[in-house]
Amino acid sequence: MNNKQELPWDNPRFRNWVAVARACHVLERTLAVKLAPLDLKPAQLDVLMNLYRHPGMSQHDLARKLLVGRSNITMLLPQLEARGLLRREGDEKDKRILRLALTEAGEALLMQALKVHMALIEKAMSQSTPEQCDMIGEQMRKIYDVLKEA
Amino acid sequence: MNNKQELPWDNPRFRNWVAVARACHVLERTLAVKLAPLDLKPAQLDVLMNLYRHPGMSQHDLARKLLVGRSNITMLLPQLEARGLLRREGDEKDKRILRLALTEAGEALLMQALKVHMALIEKAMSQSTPEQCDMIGEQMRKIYDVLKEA
DNA sequence: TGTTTATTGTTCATCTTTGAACTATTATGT
DNA sequence: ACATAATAGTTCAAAGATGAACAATAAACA
Repeated sequence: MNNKQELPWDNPRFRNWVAVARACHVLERTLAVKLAPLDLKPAQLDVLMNLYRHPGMSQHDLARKLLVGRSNITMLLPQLEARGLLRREGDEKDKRILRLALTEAGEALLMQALKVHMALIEKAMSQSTPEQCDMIGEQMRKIYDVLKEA
Repeated sequence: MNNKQELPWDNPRFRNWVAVARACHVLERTLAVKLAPLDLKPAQLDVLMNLYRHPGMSQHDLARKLLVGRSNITMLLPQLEARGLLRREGDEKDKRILRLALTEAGEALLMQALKVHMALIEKAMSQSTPEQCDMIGEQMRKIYDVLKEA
């Protein structure tokens, strides 16, 4: 029997997902290069972005948002804290929890980094019409929802 | 002045790309978990897939395909070679080049891994119509083309 | 031919990420 | 109240990825 017909590469869903993964990979790499002048890595930018949007969040919450382990956060934060980009304050009621927030310097650096990030995403997504762009986002959010509980 | 209006999160392109990145991330993590029983990691699966489709390719070519450095390939291959999953043979004409190819065992393991990978992608992409799926792939290939020369 | 430049793959030091084990603290259940 | 579970964060060792420097080989060119 010829099983070539069932190879994934003949499957549109497979081929198209591979394209998604490749686009993600190359954008991430490019972002790393463009952020280098700010002495910031993509993972660190993710931290700053989340703290900006959700000030007072705990390390545990941050880890879940970023889809990484808690120990990763533990290793990541001291660098940023030492640079004066964020604060860690113990929660009053629950002494286990550290509440995180950006400093002014952190916010300022974030704004610079967002310009870089935004420019890159503009360059990438400007290839699509607004309708296509929204549809892509919609489908990706569905994928995230389906997989995060798997 | 209120610069909140210019925040990236208000920009559809930004929000939608973030969704793409998150979907990619969670699918990659899920794949790693599902591949664990085969003692295979996503990066190793990528190697096997590329060697299956392009037997005889060099390490340099493989690195470019995978968007990683050559040294990464050097670190990755010995594990797979030791497991008898692939062969490395010096090129006759150009003694710098090592030609790579899967063994039968490598091909067999790849087929098992592809079932896992395929099932996961099916689960993710089955949320979209074939037209949506193709459009997503098309846009992502455009993004890749634009960024890889940046 | 002989010299210079490019390319392939490796080595190595460094940085990141990960998961398991651990401490401290809080929640749960009897 | 007390013992047990669960949770937040840390530590640490192991694995992965990266890029610069290097050796061997090939290509370009005078």
